[in-house]
Amino acid sequence: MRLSNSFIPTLKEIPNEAVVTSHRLMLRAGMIRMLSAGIYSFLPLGYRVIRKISEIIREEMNAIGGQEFHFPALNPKEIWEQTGRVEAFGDILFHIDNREYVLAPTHEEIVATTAKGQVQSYKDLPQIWYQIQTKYRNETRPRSGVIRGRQFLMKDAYTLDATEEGLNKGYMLHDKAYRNIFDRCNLNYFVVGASSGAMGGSGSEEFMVKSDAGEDTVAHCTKCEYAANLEVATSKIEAKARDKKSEEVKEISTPNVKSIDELCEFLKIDETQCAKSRVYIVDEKPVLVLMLGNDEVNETKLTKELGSAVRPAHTEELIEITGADAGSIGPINYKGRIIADNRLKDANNLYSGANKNDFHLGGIDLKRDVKNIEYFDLRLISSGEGCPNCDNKLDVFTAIELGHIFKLGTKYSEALGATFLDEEGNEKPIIMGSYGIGVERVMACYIEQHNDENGIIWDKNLAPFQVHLMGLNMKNDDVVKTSESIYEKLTADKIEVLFDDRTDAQAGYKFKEADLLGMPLQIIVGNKKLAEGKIELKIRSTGERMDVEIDNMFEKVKELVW
RNA sequence: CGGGGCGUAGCGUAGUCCGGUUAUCGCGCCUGCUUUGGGAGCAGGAGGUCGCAGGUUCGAAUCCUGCCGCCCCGACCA
Repeated sequence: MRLSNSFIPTLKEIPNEAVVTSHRLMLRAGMIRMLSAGIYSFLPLGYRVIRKISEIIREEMNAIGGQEFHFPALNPKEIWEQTGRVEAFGDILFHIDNREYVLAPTHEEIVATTAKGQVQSYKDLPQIWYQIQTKYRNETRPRSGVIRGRQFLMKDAYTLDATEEGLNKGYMLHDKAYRNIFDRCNLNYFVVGASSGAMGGSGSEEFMVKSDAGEDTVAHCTKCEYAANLEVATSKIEAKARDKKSEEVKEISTPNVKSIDELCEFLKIDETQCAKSRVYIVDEKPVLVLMLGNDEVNETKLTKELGSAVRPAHTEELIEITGADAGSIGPINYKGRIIADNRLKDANNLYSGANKNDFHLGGIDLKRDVKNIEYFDLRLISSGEGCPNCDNKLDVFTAIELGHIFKLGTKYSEALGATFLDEEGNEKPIIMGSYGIGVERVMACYIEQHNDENGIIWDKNLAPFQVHLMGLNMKNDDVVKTSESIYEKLTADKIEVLFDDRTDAQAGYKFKEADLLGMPLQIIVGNKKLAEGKIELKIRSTGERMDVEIDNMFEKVKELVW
């Protein structure tokens, strides 16, 4: 493709609406333009990358027996009502306002509907169906460019099986295919496993990429592959040891002491001698939650243990419930349910609030003084703590979810009547799995991971073009003749070449733009080196340059490109 | 949906507090000449309902009211 008549509108300056690296670079490299919040046009250069990624996905999906479909994005609302998902999605679901249709945010319903009546016997199973299609979600807050949009391309796949074993097999095939896909896209990713996922169902894995632009916070051990959403992550951390001798409870005047740090400072004690109190409201009743020292409450874990939604008590409620304000609450003389983090199990000689402003109690023995206390893992872990599975340390960071594989079960097939007859002639709901990949996210994550101050650094698998050919001075006949012949020969050899044949661009401009667009190999034809019979090659990723004889060039290019 | 910020030419911006000639500058764009190894130089030029709608005023980019859009933080996220 010739730059002289291509639509690749690059930008020298960064548009101020873009803050994350991939978004800035996609805009600057002329790959995308925003139409509205969370809605982007893909321009030719960007769409070539989307096609490269899609092709890798197709190859790997076909390799596990997937069949490509194209399901409608416009769906009758009635189908979505049958599975209760009009309500479940709520405002996220786009509704059409002049007909009873919705725009599909995912396709479980349509897959089940398609299978209904067509898949009749266990002999028709298993099936792997997939598509690469635009999904619509009315996100309340689109962000980070293409990473969270209101419409986006998703590869969604569905397995249809007669048995649990079949489902497990299909699930494992997808796990393997996804690893192949992300490996081929040269992404540095990790997998958050089933046991630690926050999703329901019988099993799921999330494929994640570490990124500041991420929306999930995860704990990850680089040594042993332990990875978990922070909401459910655990770590190896010592509980408070019980002292041999329990002291008597004593009241201490602590004027203006509110935080654990202030208490430790005031009493010259360590934070591990303190029990921090938080009051939550669960089913309209207060629950006192005790944490060791400055440990934070993990509200997801708390919700899970208590079985229903929790919220911190309001400031006004605290006084009413405990008789004290936030800095002076504690377990002694507290009327109501008391639970504590495992780190506090049977601890004694603790300091905590006295339920009386400006007073704390020392010498608290949870075993002796707090009857009916219950212990759970309620702690929010933090970076640097020990991995629960090995001796390494955990790293806590934000990440982007690239893909998700999920054992669905029979929820949708039951709701929509997608059944089959088994070997005994019994009618059974088809067992389903669903598997998604965010195509634009693959692109954005790749760019997040492969760039420098000059621009994008494409790997050959995803690069829009393999070669960026530059004729430096296109008013010089030798340069024109040589670069044109290189362009023709490489194109004839099926190498994808972006040819900067512009007559009006300066050398420096062409170099800057080539680095910004980031093709793996640059071929530079300039009259100075041409006079010595040489062409310059530059490898974008390393910056390495080499001068080669024109005659040897094609061989060298092929070596570098393949 | 709560909090904050922003909206002036394709992009980046000055001016807004404290109303007053023809709305500033850089990049980009067009024409001509010169230039051609790291986003060129000179000369000339085009391009704006100052987000939209009302209002105040002799006069509004500037003040007031309402709305819209975009970004960030939070909530939410099958």
